[in-house]
Amino acid sequence: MTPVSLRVAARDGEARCSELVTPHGIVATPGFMPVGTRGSVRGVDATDLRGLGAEILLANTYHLMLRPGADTVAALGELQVFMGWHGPVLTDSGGYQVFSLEPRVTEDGVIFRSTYDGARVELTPERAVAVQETLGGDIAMVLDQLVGLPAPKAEVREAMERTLRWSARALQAKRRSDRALFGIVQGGVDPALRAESASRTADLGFPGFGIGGLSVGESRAELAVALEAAIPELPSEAPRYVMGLGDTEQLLDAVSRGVDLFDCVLPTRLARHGKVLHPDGDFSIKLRKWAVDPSPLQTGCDCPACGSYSRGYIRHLFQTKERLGGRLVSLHNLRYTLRLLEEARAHITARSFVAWRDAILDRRGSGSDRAFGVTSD
RNA sequence: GCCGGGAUGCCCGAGCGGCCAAAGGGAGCAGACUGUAAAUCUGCCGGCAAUGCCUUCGGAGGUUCGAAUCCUUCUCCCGGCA
Repeated sequence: MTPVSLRVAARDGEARCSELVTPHGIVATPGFMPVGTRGSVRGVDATDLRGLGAEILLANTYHLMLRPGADTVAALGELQVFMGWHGPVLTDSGGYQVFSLEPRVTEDGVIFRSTYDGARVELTPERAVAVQETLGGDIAMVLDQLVGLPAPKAEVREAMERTLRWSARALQAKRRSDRALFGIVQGGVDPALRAESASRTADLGFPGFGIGGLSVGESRAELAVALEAAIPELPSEAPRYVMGLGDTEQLLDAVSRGVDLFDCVLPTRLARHGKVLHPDGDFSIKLRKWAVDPSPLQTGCDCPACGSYSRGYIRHLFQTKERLGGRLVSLHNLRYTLRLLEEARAHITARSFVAWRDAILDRRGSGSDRAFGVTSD
């Protein structure tokens, strides 16, 4: 019996609504994981997250192995207890840091210079699994290699092949039977490579799949091509997790194609930068025009920020660089994103997903450049 | 009243004879941000018919080829002494 499985409850076209069963609880999908890289979703604590409707969080292997160290996390009760969250957690392998920190990549693994003290840090596919098993997250990801786009096909292919080899090694290194390890599909935006990567990753026998290497510079249409090529190659009973996607349009595109799980730093990072997610189009709370505006960030929003504070007040917090400003907008943006997926689930169940989605895209003014059907029709 | 210091672009603040439309902040405006090296970064920020021209450095006058920068005087601020 695999420790993580998916129970599909409803379908509407390709979109599906399911329950993701994990050792620490059940997650309704399509679902969004707030990102708590270092064991903390910046400015938002576990109680807040539960209140916002989050059901699973993401944490990062690279950062946690350096600070405070995987053994320390284990000594403090593993990630779920360490973070005071007590619910499902997925750990990213450090693969994203292979992209963002530009370490030296060899066939064996990657060699980083620690972002904390400059020390040499080596991460291999085996060590990434071991560290993640120590951290104790419900779902671990294989160490992978992604390339920024656009990139030469040979480079995309090389990273994809390496990811495949590393994935096989990661499976060999797996020890804990009470935790799941997901594979990761690469292949850039070339449909043939994507399909091949998906099919060969599926053949390795993972219980779930990340679709990675996206939102790294490609267009919305290219993203659609990549998803369209990869998804049919993956076993339908396995969870599909598109790594790193988080804006409204991308989320809705991917849900339409049958993606179950997402994570993204965008809601919280944009929040700290003063950008508010809104159904009519995102906006900056820092503008002078909000100075004496008594309305909430979003009328009718059920988040704590919208329940108690005006745009004028939150703008003031940004003006004066009070940390509370970033926190309040984070609460709102996270709730906005989580609620978007809650509504998606409800509409999939009611089989009204497409009309609902199109109404949202039209309202935001993003309906016209929608990517649906770009390659399939 | 006397002595000293000061008044610079929306605000704060450098500059102290030409390289000054004037450093640097802030504010403002625009953009970026997607498995978090990001509470960060980038651009614009006097006006215009604009490889140049015009107005600007408290007011007025002067010295000089040339003044935000030197001199005189006025106004107002800030210390100190009466």
